[in-house]
Amino acid sequence: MAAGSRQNPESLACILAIYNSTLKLPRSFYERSTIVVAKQLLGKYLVRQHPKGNTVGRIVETEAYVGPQDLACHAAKGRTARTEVMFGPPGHAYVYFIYGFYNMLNLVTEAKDYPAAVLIRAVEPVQGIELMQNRRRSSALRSLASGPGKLCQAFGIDRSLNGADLCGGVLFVQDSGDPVPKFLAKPRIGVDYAGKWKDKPLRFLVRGNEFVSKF
DNA sequence: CAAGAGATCATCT
DNA sequence: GATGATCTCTTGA
Repeated sequence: MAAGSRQNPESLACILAIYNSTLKLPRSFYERSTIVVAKQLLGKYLVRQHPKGNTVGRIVETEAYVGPQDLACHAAKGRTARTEVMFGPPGHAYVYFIYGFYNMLNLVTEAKDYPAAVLIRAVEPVQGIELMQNRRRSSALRSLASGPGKLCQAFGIDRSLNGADLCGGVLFVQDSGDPVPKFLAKPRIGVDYAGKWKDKPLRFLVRGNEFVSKF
């Protein structure tokens, strides 16, 4: 249990901005090129509303899974029960379970019937830090949500949110009002099986940010 | 610090 | 029956 003192006071201005619903990204944001969406998500706020408290993080790392031709994209294996959500309309969550332990959060992009999504790989904790620490059983800020599995654990995201509408009130992304930060593009992580697709620079990370999964 | 193994299960062959 | 869009811990230099 973290010591009773609050180590990271959350500014009122920040909280007010976060709950201004006019800043919630509309569906049209997601209904675009997956690569554009993956880049534009950097610096924006991922918000998870939960009875135990809300958690908010600034997105600092994403990966684009660009369609059925992308051998690293689950949709390359066709339309199945698992990939169904990716074939649906944009602006919904695609959450899947992997390695027997971890959930991965993706945001569905592009037009309906075109299967593509952005994997959210890391966020910088902004609000609800104590709740994240409890869920993660760890107090180290830098590793609270610096990876797709850790992020889902910190935010309490599991497959019950698969298919959730990002234009609803439970899970969504808010604009920060700031320009997209400077970022790097690198090959995606953990997709060595994907042939010529494995080296494409479809992983985007905020330059110099210490909350990414890998530098 | 880098590398490797183990944990554990939904999904598809 | 195999494998994976991961994480953590252990080992050894």
